[in-house]
Amino acid sequence: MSTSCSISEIAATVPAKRERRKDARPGELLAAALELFVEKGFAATRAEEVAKRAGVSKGTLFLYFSSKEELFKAVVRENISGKFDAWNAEFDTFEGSSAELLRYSIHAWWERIGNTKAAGITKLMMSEAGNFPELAAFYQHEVIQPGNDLLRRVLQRGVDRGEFRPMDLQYGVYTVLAPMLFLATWKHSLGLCSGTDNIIDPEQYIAVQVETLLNGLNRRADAALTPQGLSTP
Amino acid sequence: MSTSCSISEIAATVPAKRERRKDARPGELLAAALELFVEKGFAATRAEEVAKRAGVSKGTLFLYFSSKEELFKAVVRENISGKFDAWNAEFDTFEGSSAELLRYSIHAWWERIGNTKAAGITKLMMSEAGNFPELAAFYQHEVIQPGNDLLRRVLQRGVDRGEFRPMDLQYGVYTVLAPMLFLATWKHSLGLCSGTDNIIDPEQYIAVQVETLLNGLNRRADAALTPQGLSTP
Amino acid sequence: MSTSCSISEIAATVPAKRERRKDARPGELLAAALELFVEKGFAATRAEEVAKRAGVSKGTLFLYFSSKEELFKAVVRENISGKFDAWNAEFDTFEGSSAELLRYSIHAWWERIGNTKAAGITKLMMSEAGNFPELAAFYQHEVIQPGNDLLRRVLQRGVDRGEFRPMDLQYGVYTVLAPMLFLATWKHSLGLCSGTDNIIDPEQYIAVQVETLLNGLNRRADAALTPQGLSTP
Amino acid sequence: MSTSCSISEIAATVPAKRERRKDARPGELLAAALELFVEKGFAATRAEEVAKRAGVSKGTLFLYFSSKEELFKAVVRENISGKFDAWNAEFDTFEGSSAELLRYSIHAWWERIGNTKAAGITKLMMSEAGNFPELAAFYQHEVIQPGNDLLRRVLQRGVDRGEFRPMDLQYGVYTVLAPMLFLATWKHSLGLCSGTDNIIDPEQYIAVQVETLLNGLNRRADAALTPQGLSTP
DNA sequence: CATGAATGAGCTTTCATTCAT
DNA sequence: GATGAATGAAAGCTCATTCAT
Repeated sequence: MSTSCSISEIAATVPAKRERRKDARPGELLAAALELFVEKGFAATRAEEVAKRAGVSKGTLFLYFSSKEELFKAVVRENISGKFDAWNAEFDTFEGSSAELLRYSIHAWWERIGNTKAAGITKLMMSEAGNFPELAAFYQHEVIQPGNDLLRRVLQRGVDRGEFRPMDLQYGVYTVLAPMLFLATWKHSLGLCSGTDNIIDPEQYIAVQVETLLNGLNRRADAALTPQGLSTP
Repeated sequence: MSTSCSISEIAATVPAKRERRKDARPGELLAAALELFVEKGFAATRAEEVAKRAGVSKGTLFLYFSSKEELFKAVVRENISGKFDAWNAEFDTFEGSSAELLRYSIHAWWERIGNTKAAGITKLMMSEAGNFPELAAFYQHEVIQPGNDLLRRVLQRGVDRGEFRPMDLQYGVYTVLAPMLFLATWKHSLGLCSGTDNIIDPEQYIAVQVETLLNGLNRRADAALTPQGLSTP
Repeated sequence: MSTSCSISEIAATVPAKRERRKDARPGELLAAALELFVEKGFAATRAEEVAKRAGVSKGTLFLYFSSKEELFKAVVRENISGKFDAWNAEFDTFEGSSAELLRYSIHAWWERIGNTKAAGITKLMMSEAGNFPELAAFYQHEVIQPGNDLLRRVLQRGVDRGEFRPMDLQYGVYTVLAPMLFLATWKHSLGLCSGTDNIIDPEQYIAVQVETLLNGLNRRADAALTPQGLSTP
Repeated sequence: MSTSCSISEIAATVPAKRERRKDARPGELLAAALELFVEKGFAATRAEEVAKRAGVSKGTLFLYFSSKEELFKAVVRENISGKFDAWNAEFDTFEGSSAELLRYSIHAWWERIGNTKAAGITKLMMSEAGNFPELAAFYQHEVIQPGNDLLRRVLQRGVDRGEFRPMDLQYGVYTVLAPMLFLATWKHSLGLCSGTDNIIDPEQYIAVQVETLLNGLNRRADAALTPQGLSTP
């Protein structure tokens, strides 16, 4: 950019402070809301505090989000459901083995969700779903279902290609989900109160779970992981 | 009892109505409180509703429990911490192999906690610990710590007897805990919203986890379950 | 009493414990109530605590006094209004000078009321009269008015006998009352919070006030105490 | 102001309605609170009623004062403790005799406190100090102590200048305080219930007390007012 | 657009009084 | 008579949401 730009040029190029902030508002609010929802839960988070942390007034929050529930939904969309499209695309173009795909999927979850504040949303939904049915339905529809479907497709791919043994897919999904969601939940709750000596190392924890999982899913494993739900007749 | 009991016998046996209710009150209140805490969480449970469900008035609740927090603590003692003594005793007199002891412990947890409303308490603490520090400290002290200690002793027993491989005990404890707590959490939260076709069968789920676990813990397993934290140097 | 009294004699003479206690009940309750009313005020005194301090149950209190207000009235009658008859009698038979009568009256008040817990009732009425109109009316009728009348008669006697100068009697009454009631009030309120070095010595305080008063009332005093209200026309 | 003021002038002069109310709120609330505290006492005054009398809702009150106790403290600061600075300044620059200073002090108290609603605060503290220890401590620190100190300095000035006889200062302070506080207390309590014929005229009452006091304090008085505490050895 | 003053339903806890035993 | 379990109105305080400015 030339050094001799006129005032009007500046005005055109660098948006006026107010305008720039205006565009940034929703993002700042979403970031503040994510933090606070994760810290305190949905019910215990006060709208005013979200606003304050985003550097705006209480009224402004309701200018962008018509209610606390809508704010929460926006947080979920921004941080979780928005990512499913990319994941689906990655799945469609993935070229390695299904075991690699599963490993990749889990690590992607960890990096993009589990290891970020977004994991707190999962914990939060687990605890408050009961009190906010509309939120629960929304989450079920926007997150649980797509996540389920994605994992299903991963497993189905393995089965179709003869890499995984035939299985009850739903059971398989939960078997993958369980250790991940436990990790996300624990990290954001009682894990915080535990002593310093008994801290989970998530990377190792995940590594173990993945290998155990694959050991159970792989076609020829004399696997320990063989309940009726997963085994072939 | 003989069919020819005199009136005085009846009087002795069937307590006056008021008397009977008085004795039953705390139990009725604890039962109602357990249900509601599990359904709605601590903060969202209203004292008045607990009272109503127990069939008494608001004031009566505070006759027996000096505050909502004390009520909650009583619920925890009644349903969880009260059971550790029995478990410790069972542990001390258990005569089978350590694998059997672990299996037994986990199934006992499932039957006495995991498969009852008490499991909801675990979920609840996971979500609300942050907002009620005193409750969190209480739970840590009354439940987490004793549970940890008990599991540690089980694992230590196996290691001492040469049945389990040497391991980082704390990591081992979490490895046992994870699938159980996930189960308890899921059942009482998003599990409720899931469709009817993708229901977890807890018995099978547990069976799988236990065997996987033992596979990982056993001395000679070429175990998949071998992170640094658990392996021998 | 003879040492060989039969059991039935005992029963007749020494009332059975239950019966004796029954007769003593109201007195024990009144004593407990006086203490607590003085300590905490009327509104802040809980019926249950009165009962407990009297060693009976809450229900029993309401057996003897139909409400907290009635209890309070009984306390007032027992400790204050009940004494006016004796005072009136003493006044009627008093043979000394009117100055001596006034001195005697004030010291009698101090010994029988001011220096006892009953003084707390005065303080209490000063504070809570506004909130309990019925109590205020009762107190006005049972205590203020008779006290006023009594003092009036004392002053009138002095005037009639030419010992005191002619005066506005009502103003004279207040002039006598003021330092006494201040003392009673202070002792039971902020006097309690003051440091140890600035304690009022009631005897001295009273002595000063009485002499000042008489100085002002006496016929020939070139008294400082000469407002219009008290002076002769 | 000219009669031809433009619209913008009006806008500048008459603040927006909302704005004006906002600035006025604390004052309106303090005024309403003072009235009600004086009428009913601290405990019996309901926050909602204060709000209603100030023309706002319950919530608004707590927007300005974080609790009922803080509201009360603010009332005390506004109406009493806030005046000590001015009094101390007046004392420092006073040029007349100490007798005049004392007269002036007492009349100033009467005009600025005793004859206003603020006098009710004194009565209120006398009655409720025991039930609200934190308030009592606050009042002791913010009012009693400074008041004591101020009076002490007045008396000390008289003694130092040889105008007053040597005396026990603390006793002297109480001797000045007593009739004033009685007046304040009586006016706001039983004085309200008394018949119309026996009303105290405060001005006269004060005049008498002041002269009696000076009579007792003055160096050469053959004073009636001579207890040990006040007399010279 | 942005603000923040205002609202009022809602929640925990207290306590005088009743009444079945 | 005596008991104490039960009641329920009332009071302090919070917070999502609105709306005048």
